[in-house]
Amino acid sequence: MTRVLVVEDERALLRALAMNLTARGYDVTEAETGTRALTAAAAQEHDVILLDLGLPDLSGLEVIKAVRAYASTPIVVLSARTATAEKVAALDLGADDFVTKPFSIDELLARLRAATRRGGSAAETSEVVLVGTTSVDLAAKTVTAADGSAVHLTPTEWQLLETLLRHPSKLITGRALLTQLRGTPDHTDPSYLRIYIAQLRKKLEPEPGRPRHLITEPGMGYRFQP
Amino acid sequence: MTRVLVVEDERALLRALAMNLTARGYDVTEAETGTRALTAAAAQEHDVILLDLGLPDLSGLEVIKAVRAYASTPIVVLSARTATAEKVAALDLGADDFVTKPFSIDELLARLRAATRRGGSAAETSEVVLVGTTSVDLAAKTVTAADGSAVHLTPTEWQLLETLLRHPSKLITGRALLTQLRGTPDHTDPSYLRIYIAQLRKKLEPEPGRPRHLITEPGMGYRFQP
DNA sequence: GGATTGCGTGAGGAATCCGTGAGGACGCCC
DNA sequence: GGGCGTCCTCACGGATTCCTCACGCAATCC
Repeated sequence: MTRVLVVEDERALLRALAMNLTARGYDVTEAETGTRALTAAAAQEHDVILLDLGLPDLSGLEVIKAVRAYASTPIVVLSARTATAEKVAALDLGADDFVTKPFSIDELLARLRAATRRGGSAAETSEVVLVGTTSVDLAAKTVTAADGSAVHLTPTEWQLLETLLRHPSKLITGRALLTQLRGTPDHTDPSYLRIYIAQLRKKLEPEPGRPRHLITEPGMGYRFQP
Repeated sequence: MTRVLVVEDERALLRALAMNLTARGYDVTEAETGTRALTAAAAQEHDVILLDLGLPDLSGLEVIKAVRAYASTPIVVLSARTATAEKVAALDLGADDFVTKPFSIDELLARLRAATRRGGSAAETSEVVLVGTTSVDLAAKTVTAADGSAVHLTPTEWQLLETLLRHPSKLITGRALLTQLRGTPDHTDPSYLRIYIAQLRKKLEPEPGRPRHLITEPGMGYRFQP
């Protein structure tokens, strides 16, 4: 069940939103002020936050900034204003989408769905990926082997493994992996990449010599096979 | 929020585009040269790239090729030229759409929306094409046979199959395929091409001796029949 | 009907790419 | 300063892929 935090000072609209979302199967938390929104956001992890910009105590922009300081929860902003400056500011601070009043409930639901889909649905969907018998938690950054022992990965290994695991069974060019690792598209030495692939295989594959999940496509790149 | 990378050497036009797109809720990254475009593209993942073909340092086509080497970001090309040859070259290199100057801002926005919608907002995009009973995913670079088993293709086979599949039921000259494979228009040995067509038929067609989808037009070239 | 042209298939050497080991450079903690 | 962990480069054996050559066959042209 998707948990949504609704922040709206206008009481009638808040109740209407809560009822609609609850009826649609959402787990709704209500907040009437900015401070209550922050305490609610801190108390429980949500999958998406629906935030009205016009709040009595705090500016909606401040709420966005405060939430973004410790979480990457998707935020859908709700505003009556049409000023693009505010819209841009909200989006720049890390908001994910923008709905202008008046809005249809269908449009709002669509945007909520889009936001949760994009956001990966917090930790609830458990970003645990199974690589054979070892489990990888992308959110917690932990790897546990089949016998329960912890496996240690270096930062570079993590970055490499994460990009591979986030695109299951999709081929990723060696060049793409290198640019992701280094930030620059130049210096494309493939030998550098091979070593870290080898490291990952040593730590994750049952038979590093005969990989079954971290597969290399000769001349093309690498692929994670679930 | 849609992230768009705008590549345009004419400064006034670049600013005008950036302002318009920002006002529309896009997250805009600006680049005035081809090299800056490549570094910007490598630094951050974008949902769509708006690219002017007339750049001072690099050819726009080179930018397309460089980006396509490691990412499948949708590319909308912007050009003052009406030459269809350049248009075809850009689209063959992996551009998604083409807007000719002068253009209306509304048309440009519509095409950007279309490109991002098609691209699935930088998320997984599976471009699945059915070749008889086997399915080909051009984005993931995977081929699965009718019985679900995976089929392995070499880089050259992929490049050949991709150009054929991207122009369904359209005849492509052997010469065009060869130049696409090798990069140079010289050395057009047709026997070299036949081998890879044969390989593809072996791996994709139910009866390689009697091809039904990878059809040869004697004296002209090849054609993919869906 | 004969000759020519173009296509399909097989085999094999050359070139490229990948896996692996060893080892130095750098930053960090004790 | 010493030890440790990580990053990054280089070199070499092995596997995969590329590309050429040669030959049989079908269709077309004269």
